[in-house]
Amino acid sequence: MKKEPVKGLKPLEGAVEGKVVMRFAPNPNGPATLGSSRGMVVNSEYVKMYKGKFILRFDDTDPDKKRPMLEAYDWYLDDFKWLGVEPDRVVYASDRFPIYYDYARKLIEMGKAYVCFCEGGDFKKFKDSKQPCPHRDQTPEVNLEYWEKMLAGGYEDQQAVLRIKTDIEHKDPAMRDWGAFRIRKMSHPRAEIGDKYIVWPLLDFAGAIEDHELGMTHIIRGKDLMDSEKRQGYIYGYLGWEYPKTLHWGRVKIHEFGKFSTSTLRKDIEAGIYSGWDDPRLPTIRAIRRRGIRAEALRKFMVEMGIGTTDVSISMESLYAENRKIVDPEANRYFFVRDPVELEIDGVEPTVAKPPLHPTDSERGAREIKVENKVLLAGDDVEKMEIGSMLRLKDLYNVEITSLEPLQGKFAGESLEALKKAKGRIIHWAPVDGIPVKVRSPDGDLEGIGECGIAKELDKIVQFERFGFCRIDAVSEEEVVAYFSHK
RNA sequence: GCUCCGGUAGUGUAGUCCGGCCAAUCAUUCCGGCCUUUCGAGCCGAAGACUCGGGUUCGAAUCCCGGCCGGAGCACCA
Repeated sequence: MKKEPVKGLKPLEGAVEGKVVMRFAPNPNGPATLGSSRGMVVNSEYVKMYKGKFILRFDDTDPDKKRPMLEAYDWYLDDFKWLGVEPDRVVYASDRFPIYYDYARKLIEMGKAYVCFCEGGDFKKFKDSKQPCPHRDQTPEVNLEYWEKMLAGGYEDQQAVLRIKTDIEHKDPAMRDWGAFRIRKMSHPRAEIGDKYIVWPLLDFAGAIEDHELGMTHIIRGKDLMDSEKRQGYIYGYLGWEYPKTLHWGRVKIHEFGKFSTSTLRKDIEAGIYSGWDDPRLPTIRAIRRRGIRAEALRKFMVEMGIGTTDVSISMESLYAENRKIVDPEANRYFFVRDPVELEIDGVEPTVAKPPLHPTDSERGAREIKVENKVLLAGDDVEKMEIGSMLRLKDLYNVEITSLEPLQGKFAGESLEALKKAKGRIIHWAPVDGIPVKVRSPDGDLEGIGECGIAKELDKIVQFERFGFCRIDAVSEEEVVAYFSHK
């Protein structure tokens, strides 16, 4: 039996329209990256497809190694808004410790969890040799006592941990009696939480409880969490719950960006190496937003990538191609010359050039650029010139180069045919009284001069002809700052 | 060490569960050509892949076994 090729995301197994509940559960220890956007887009897309509920859950239960960043909570909300996704519910795991503690107590009472005092290495030895550790057989009563003492601060950091009892002889060592809570006498960055807790749930525990509590029907997550289902399955079994349907995807690498870790990035930002989390050199959502990548392009890109457990190594080119399709028809055209060189032209009368704002949409009208007898050319173009070179200043007139230093030329008519005959290039230019433009790009910052009209395009995407698409980020009397999108 | 996944063109994907319609889809990339007062867009054309070896079968990208390669888990990180 053959199926029709499915456009977009494949149907979700067992999904019923109106009943699907899915979540995206980041640790807000840094802003969303292109990698995280996969989860943001795909989960929300499925929910939309099935008219279900979408939950944003902040898994912010580590005050230490992956300590949440206070601003990042809002950044996530903001990025979702940008993506056009309104979560039906936003949950903070750090608000829900009482729930986790209740279930912990319940499991202890059932004899399915115990307080373990082994040092890390010791437990590993027992576990690796399929031996129960000395604490495994404590009675529920004793465990409860220890647990209360843990919560009351009776033990120091690392001294005790609550484990879920699974099967100490399980053939897969990853399944054997895994840790559910640990002690860390640290405050939580959220003011509401602060010093309230010293016993923190670990991912597999908190996640297991939450996914059930929040009524999740389907979970899509990284394949690094593939074992979670089997581990958490013990809890679901003990409590008689049904596990959601799961799907996994592999790692996403991006050619253009090297390896980034949130912690080193943070240091680099603090050290001023990057201007912030939205520095155009970074693979964060905030950065690509600022660069003028459209949410729709990102969504399409992620949806087309789909869900596969294979690790993928993607190129920004595909995302750019997607974005270009959206942005090209909208973007007004302007001249921007990088590393400008002044060209003086003999034999011309002052005039006004009127290049169209858009090459295929004449209704948009034209820019007006006054020209006396001097213009600015891009340094790159000038380097290729020789004396006698024929060239055309786009939407102006032809010039023949008569001197290189200083750069001078003479008027050479307005005929395009003549230019073609002479095999001249058409190049862009800028008026000598143009506005300084700073372009911030993934490859670093560039300086140049652009038409004054650019200043009217704040927050818009424009195309600098023969240069690329940019988002106009800031405009002041003396300067325009543009963020480079792509060619 | 133990345990789990996965491997389709440069890249990403469809097809794999339920073998034949797959001499393998789509997108991007690359290469030609057309068009264009942008090296953008558009149009036309072309190139490019089933990890390897066995097995089952009339027939295998699809099922089975093994190798190779890649990834992941076994943490008081998420």
